[in-house]
Amino acid sequence: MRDIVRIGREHLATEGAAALSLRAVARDLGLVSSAIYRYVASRDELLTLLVVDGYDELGDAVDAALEAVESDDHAGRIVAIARATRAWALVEPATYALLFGSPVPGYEAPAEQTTGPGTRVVGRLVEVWEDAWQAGAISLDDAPLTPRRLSRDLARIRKQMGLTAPDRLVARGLFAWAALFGCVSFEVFGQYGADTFSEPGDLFEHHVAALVEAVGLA
Amino acid sequence: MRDIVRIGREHLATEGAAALSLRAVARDLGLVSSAIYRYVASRDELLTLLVVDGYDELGDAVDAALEAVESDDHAGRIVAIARATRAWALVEPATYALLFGSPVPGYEAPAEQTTGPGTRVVGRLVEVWEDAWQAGAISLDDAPLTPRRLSRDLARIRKQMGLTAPDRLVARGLFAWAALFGCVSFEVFGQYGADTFSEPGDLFEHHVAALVEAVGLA
DNA sequence: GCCGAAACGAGAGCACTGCTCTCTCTTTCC
DNA sequence: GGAAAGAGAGAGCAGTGCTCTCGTTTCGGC
Repeated sequence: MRDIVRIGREHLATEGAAALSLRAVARDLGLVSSAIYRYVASRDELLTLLVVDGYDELGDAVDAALEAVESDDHAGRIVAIARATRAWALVEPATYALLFGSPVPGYEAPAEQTTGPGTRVVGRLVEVWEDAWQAGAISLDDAPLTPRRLSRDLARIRKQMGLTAPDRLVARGLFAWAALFGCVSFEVFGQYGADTFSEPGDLFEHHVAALVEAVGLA
Repeated sequence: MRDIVRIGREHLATEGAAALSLRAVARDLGLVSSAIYRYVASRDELLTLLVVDGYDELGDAVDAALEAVESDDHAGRIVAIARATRAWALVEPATYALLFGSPVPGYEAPAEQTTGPGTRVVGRLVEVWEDAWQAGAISLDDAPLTPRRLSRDLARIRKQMGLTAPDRLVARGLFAWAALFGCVSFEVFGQYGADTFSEPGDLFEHHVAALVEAVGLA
């Protein structure tokens, strides 16, 4: 069972998500193709296992990185989250692509199993913003955003997560979240071009600074 | 030939990139599977055709949106580019995924055919920043960025594109570029969750404002 | 007008995929 | 000791990309 996930991850890394083949996994395990169905109901279920596994590994990486940062160093925590995300994505590009790239055709991740681990990173980010807001370290105003329906949606999020951060900070937080994964995706998916940067990490550091700025953390 | 691309795009939209099947395209054209190889050398070549087609369509959409904006309205031009990108991505999510999502396993887009159309959008963005810089509308300093190798890489980009914008603006421009596609990808790929926002466009408008801010356009 | 060449399409076939079914063998448990 | 459960094997179905050979149609030069 754990062997299946392990071999599955190897194949994911070498072949990619859409080319992940149950038969090949079975072969690597010394099994005939039908025997694999004793343990996993379908290819989609294996994908789900890999998705959950990936989210957990990323979550663990981020959590580990956060332990080295003082909890009142809000900017430092964001930097740590961003760096850990990027580092993990570069080590596991195929799993990253599975989680944050194009959806695999014909596969819909079952929400009940994936939303939990899937929200760990953004949860950590939200924690930082909330702490920073309550510590008075955020230079964003607390005026409600327009239109009203957006403000309502943000209020619902605030209630769900028990936040005191105002509309603008929640919106900027979501922006920073999306922007972070945009930066990582561009690098992992090679949008910058092959040899444009001798050390893409240099650019990423500057991008992280822009992220910190975007949420009003001077 | 153009029929193949047309049917291919339909299949792309309904099935997704990795599930794109030459046989199915041939069937829709009333051909047997082998006959399709008269016109297209392989599945990868069809993908390349679709990639170029997609880049061109996105580029056209962005260009069309820019025509309605005064050329000295720098923020307005960025907003127009961002909105046009998002709008096109929402109309053609499968093609968007092909261009900006996870790479299709086993397929490498041939640079000589795709880099040209693939850089149209970022090219437009760069134009705006350059114009804004030369007009003195950017509130970013012109100090070189650290480390020096990053500054060198940015200088090479500046030279290639004939820019006068300083390090920080080029870096921030690249950040805004990545962030824009991060925001669009999150929406198109459903990372925000299904029914979190009654009108995701509201949030996007706010994100665009953050983009404009990020490049120092007040 | 004829004839060769090129273009076009059909069909069979190979190796691969996900998945289902039945069959056999082994282990476990009572 | 015998029943039940677990595990794997093998055949088979429908689908895929792609290659090969074969027959037909169309078109240009003489």
